This record gives sequence, C-alpha cells and structure tokens, in this order.
Amino acid sequence: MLSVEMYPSLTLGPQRMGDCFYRDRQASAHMPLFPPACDVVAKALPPRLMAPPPVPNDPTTKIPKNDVKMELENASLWKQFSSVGTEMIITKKGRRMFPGLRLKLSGLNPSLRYILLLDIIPLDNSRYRFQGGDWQAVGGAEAKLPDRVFIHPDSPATGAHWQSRNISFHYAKLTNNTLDSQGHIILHSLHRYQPRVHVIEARDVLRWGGGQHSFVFPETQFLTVTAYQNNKITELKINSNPFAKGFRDEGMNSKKQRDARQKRKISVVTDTLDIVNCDPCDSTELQPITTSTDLQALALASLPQLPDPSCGFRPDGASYQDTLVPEHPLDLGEAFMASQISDIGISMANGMQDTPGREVANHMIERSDTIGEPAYTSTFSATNSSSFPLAPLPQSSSSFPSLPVPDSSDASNHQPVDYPSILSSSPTLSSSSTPSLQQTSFTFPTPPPSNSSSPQSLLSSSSSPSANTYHTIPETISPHTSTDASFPAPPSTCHSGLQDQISVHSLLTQPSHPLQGEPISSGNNSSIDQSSAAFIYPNTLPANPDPAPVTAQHLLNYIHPQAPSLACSLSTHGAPTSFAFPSVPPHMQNLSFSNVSPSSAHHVLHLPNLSHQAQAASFPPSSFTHPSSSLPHAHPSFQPSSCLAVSSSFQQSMSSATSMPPTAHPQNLRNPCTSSYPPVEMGAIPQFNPAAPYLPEMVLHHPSLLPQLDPSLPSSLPSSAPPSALYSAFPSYPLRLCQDPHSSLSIPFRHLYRQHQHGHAHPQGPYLDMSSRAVF
DNA sequence: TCGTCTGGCACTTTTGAATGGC
DNA sequence: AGCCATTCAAAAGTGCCAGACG
Repeated sequence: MLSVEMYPSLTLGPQRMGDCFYRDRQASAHMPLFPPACDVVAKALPPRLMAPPPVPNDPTTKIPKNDVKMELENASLWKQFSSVGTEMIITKKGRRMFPGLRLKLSGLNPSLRYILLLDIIPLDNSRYRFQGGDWQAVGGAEAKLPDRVFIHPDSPATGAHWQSRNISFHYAKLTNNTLDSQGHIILHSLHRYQPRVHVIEARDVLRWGGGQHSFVFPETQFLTVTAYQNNKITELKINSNPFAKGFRDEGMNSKKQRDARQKRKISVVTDTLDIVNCDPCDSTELQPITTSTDLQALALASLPQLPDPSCGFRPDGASYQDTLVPEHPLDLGEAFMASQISDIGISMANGMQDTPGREVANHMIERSDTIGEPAYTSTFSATNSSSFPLAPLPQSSSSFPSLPVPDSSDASNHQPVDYPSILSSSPTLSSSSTPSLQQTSFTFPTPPPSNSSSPQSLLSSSSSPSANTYHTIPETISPHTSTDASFPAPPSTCHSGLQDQISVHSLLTQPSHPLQGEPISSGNNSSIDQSSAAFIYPNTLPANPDPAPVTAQHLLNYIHPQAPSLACSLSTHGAPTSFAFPSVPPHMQNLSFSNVSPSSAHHVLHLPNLSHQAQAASFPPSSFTHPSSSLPHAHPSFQPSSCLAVSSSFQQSMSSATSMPPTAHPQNLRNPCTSSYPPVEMGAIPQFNPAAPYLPEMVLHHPSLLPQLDPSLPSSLPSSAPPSALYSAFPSYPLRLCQDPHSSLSIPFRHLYRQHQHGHAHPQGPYLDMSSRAVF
C-alpha cells in the first residue's frame, strides 16, 4: 500500500495543477533506509492524525485499479537505445529527453481526473565512466540532489482525456545545474537513472482521489552525460531525433560536411595567410563557388577570398577539391525535396531505414548556393538496432547491462507490473507537526493559452476548513496485471524494522535529533544487490516523514536566495503559512497559508493583493506530512517486464464538500502531447462546473513519489532537524514556480496564468508580466 | 595528463505572428 | 469581418567541437 501525503497548503482548484511538481529530496534524504513498503510514520502516528478523509460513497470513486495499464508507445525506440546503453544529455539550461516518454494509458475511470507525474530516480550509487566502449562504475554516486517531479501539463485531466491520446513527457527537461530555477529535473552526470510515471487519481485537484499507480519501464533507464560517449548512441540519436536531422549523413551538418567545413576553414585561414604573404595569388581569380556565399567565408569576410585553386599555395588543395567540389550543381529545391522525401519514411521508432527520397539525395553531391557549403547527401546508413551490440554495463551494482528488453515488436508486451502492495495510509500530521512542504517544489508553468477568463475567484468557494475531516481507509492492493505475482507483498517485517529504527517520538517531538539507525552505510549497494539482477526497481525508497515541526524561518532558510523560486514558508499549526513568489511581481509574491483554525489546521492560501484569492481553499491538516516511503524496498523477485507498476489506492475525502468554481479545464489548454484542444468554456466542462460532483480535494504530494534514496549514501541527516541544515549543498526550493506554457496551474497560482503575454509566447519563455491582464 | 564540462556554432524543427485571398 | 492558407521570423532543440576546468 502506498502511503499518502497531502499538502493542504496548496490550494488547487479544479483546473490543472502546475506542470512541474518539485520535491526537494531533503525530505527523503533524511529518511532512513527502511523497507520501502513500510510507512512507519503512518503507522506510528496516532490514528486521528493520519486518518485520511473518508471516501464518499460515490460509485465513481471506485476505479478499477487493476485495470489501469500504461504502455510505452515508443518502446521499440527505447529498446534500441537501451540495447546500446541509453545516454541522456544533460545541460545547464536543461535538455529534453530523447527518446521521450510516450505513453498510453488505459483502464482509467473516464470520469475521474488524474494527475500524471514523472520523476527520475537513481538506479544505484555508482558513478560511471565510459571506458573501452563500456560503461563501468568508477565510484560512488554524488550527493543527492533536490528531487523534482514533472507534472504532466495536462494534469489533472479526466481519465477519458488521458486515454484518448498519447501521453508525452517530452517537455520535461534534464539538467545538471543543481541550482536550477527553471524547474528542470536535476540529475548528476554519469549516473544511471530510471524514469517513473505516476498516475494519481484526483477526484478533484484538491485531494487525492483514492489511488496511485506507478509505472516503470526498464528500457527507459539511461545514463546521464554531458556529451555522448558512445558513438552508437550518437548515431541513434541523430537518426532518430528530428532536431538532429542536420547531423545526418545527408544533412548540412553531417560528418562529411563538418569535416569539409573544417578543412575549408583551415584552408581559408591558411590561404589567407598565404595570400597575405603572396601577392601572386590574386583574389580576383577566385572561384565563386568556393567562397562567394559560404557562411564561413562570410564570417571571414574581412579576409581575402580564396585564391585561385591553381595557386600552389593551397596546402591541401587537391584533396580539398576532391571532397568539396560537387559533381553536379546543387539545386536547392531538389535537394530540399529530396531531403524532405527522405524524411517522410523515417520513423522515429523504427526508422533509420533508407527511404526513396534518399536515393535521390544520395546522388546529389550538392553545393549550397546560398551558403556556399558543399552539401552532401551521402548514403544514409540504415540503422538497425540489432546492429548495435549491447553496451556492456556494470554488472556489479546495476541491472542496466542485463536489463531485460522485452520484445519490442509488440507494444502489448508492455504490461504494467504491479509492485507489491505498499502500506498505504494518508497520514495526517497533527497540528503540532509541520508539514514538510519544503521538500516540494512546484514548477510554475507559463500561462497556457486559455480561453477561460472567468473573473470570479476560483478559491472563493472553499468550505470551512473545520468542516473537512479525514479518515484513513486502508489502502488496497491493486495489482494491475497478471505479473503481480512477481511482486509479492513486502515482508511484514518492514514495519518492525522501521519501528526499530525510528520512533515516532523522535520524528514528531525531536526535530533536531539526528536520525538514528541508518540501516545502510555509504557505498553500500546492498539494497540493489538484493534486488533482481535484471531489474532493481524499486530501489529502496526511504521516505521522509519529516514530521518535525518546521517553522517559517526554517523553510525560509531553505529558499535559495538566488533562485527565482516560489518561496514557501510554512508555519506550524495555527500560524499562517506564506509562500513567496520571487519570480512574480511583488504584489504576487506572497502566498499565505493560514491555518484557519487550530483544530482543523486548515491551511488557507492567500494571494495578497489579489481579490480573487481573498477566499482561498482550505486544507486538511495533514497535507504537509511526509510519510515514509511507500515503495517497496526490494521486491523479492522481478519478472522482466517493460513496465512495472505500483498500484495503490487510498481513499480520503473531506467531510464537507466545497463547490468548485468554474475554472479552466485541462482540455482548454494546449495539449503539448497531442493536438491542441479546442477552446472550451469552463462552465461547459463538468469537472469544473460548480455543480460538478467533485469535492474540493487537493493533494500535491504523495509519499510514494518520494525518490528512492541512495542506500549507500550516508544518511547523517537528522530525522527531524530543520530542513535548512540538511541540504546546504543543494538549496531547496520549497515551492518553485516554473514556466511551462502547456501546463495549468493550481487555483492559487492560476492567476499567474491569466496575464497578458508580452512578446513572443514560448514554452520556455520567461515569466509574464501579470500587470496588464485581468485575473479571473 | 586526462576526464569532464561548458559555451558557441551550424543546423534543424517548431511555433506564432503577419499577410493575403476568399 | 471572419476564416483559411501561406509566408516569414524568432525561438528552441540538436550534436559537434574547441577550450576550460579540476
């Protein structure tokens, strides 16, 4: 069963949440490596504290958990890369994943809404190096990084929405910038990672809806690099990625072209030098084709043009000419057509097959008249995945080398595999426990094109916080497929083990007390070794309950001064919790999460200076708890599968329903994965209609989403120490705003979307000026 | 010295605005 | 005026490469 964590302080309206959901790994970092299936905090907490809201007796809330399936649409492409050893470029600015995660969901309740999350967890504790054509572990992994989760821009959307189209996480970016403020997923270079996709039911965006399903596709494991190490990967990427088309054999940036340019550049410089020293080489006899429009020549415009080829001063003139001078004049139009035609037949998934158009292109030794560069369209070597030998990968600590690669020919093979049931609970911390929202960062997507412009407040209809009650319903095991058997329930000893290592008292009442009983020492890969050799997921996932009271100051200490993040300030019970938005206009830079009443401890989000936020949604008191890991520590056995699924459900509800104000429907926003949605009036969308049956739920965090801790890393983090002292190296951004135009925002943030877009709207554009656009 | 990272480059695709025709 | 198609430019994505860095 999966434990559940809620963030009541984040008021989410019926519209979509922000795209990127950050979580600082601090929380999990100072969690001991307990059996992941154990929710020690949940069990340790008094029932009244961890009681999740009851699930309404709404038949629609009962989803066929067992039927939820996820398929990797581009599994064949992934397997091609996996067979070689997938490498993912990470850059400071963030790099998209390629191949991207293209998924297909099924088995969802069409009427319920779900949130899709993507996170990437380390697979082991090793750092790798590409030596001798193989990836070898050369040392221990680097320090933990702030964990971030990318929320699919469409989230939350109905099951019908998710199932009606392919789901892509191509907007997610990877970065090695530990101080990244753009909301990208931060990873270490030369480390191995495993993406995970989580499907979380949210009957409305204010509350977990009752289930979560986590999916892992082993073939999507990858190694992060700042520069490709394996040439085969490079070749695959070039042949598969449209953006790298220019580097294909027929492209202007192909190896031949680049070599030619390089030679040309050298020649130009050399000739220039020669010309300077040799009057006989008069540039007046230059051959136009050589330099007239060459970009390189343009760059060297100040330099004399190439001398006559007959000039004996060209060092490598002969070979140079042989290489560059086209046999036939280049017809740009023809070349373009050939290029286009050749691309048509190239499939991203199984492409790299020669195409008819290429045949034409192959015969064209081209020279671009426009840029003066010889354009070659040499033979396009068909890339066959089978031609790439499996890159040997470290055997000692990872399963990557022996990663089972299911038959790529059949997408149906990618059946989700259920993890063992994980202790589920929706722990709610007592009012004395401060939710560790500092562990969570939220990217603030840039405003998507939304047609909804309802001026009314989306938060105004929040019910009285005190009216909301929660109770815990034991989570049910919801195996998805027949492969469930491979994931037997975690041993019951996990709980005891946790209890042996951590006490509730220490968690709740000794904030500064260092965590005791760290079960795994640094450099220990035992957890991984114990897992299936073929597939180590799920790794140990020590979740951090982080129930220690966190004062606003503590949280503020977390905030990186330079990070344009959403500063989150949480206070203990009864105290208002504020969120600062440094990256937004001053009048918007504070979100106040106030506990309406001590008893209810409902956090209310306030957006100062915004009338529409005067009435913020209330939060349950347990929203900020960080229950222990919900992931299995190490599944005893693993049957190779293209997809592992962790399914769990928990049910909680608020005792009082809050009418949901109309808001933007996910479908009203641009769908980055598929075609754009037609504009839809908010009121026309049942889910966002005030009369909709959804209750004002809000959940932004689920403990099962906590990253797996590297068991080998020393966990000297205090179990309840102020978070600020835990991650000095990686300042956390408790609540970060990131721009992503294709995503929606939670109600409290939604106003930020409703701003006039100045200048060129771009997915990665900067924050927008909100001053000139009416909000709600 | 070596391995790794970074920024710039040239290329491509994508995207949205601008334009013109109906 | 509205719709549609086309064109154009800007932005972003991509791998490569030289140089910087530790």
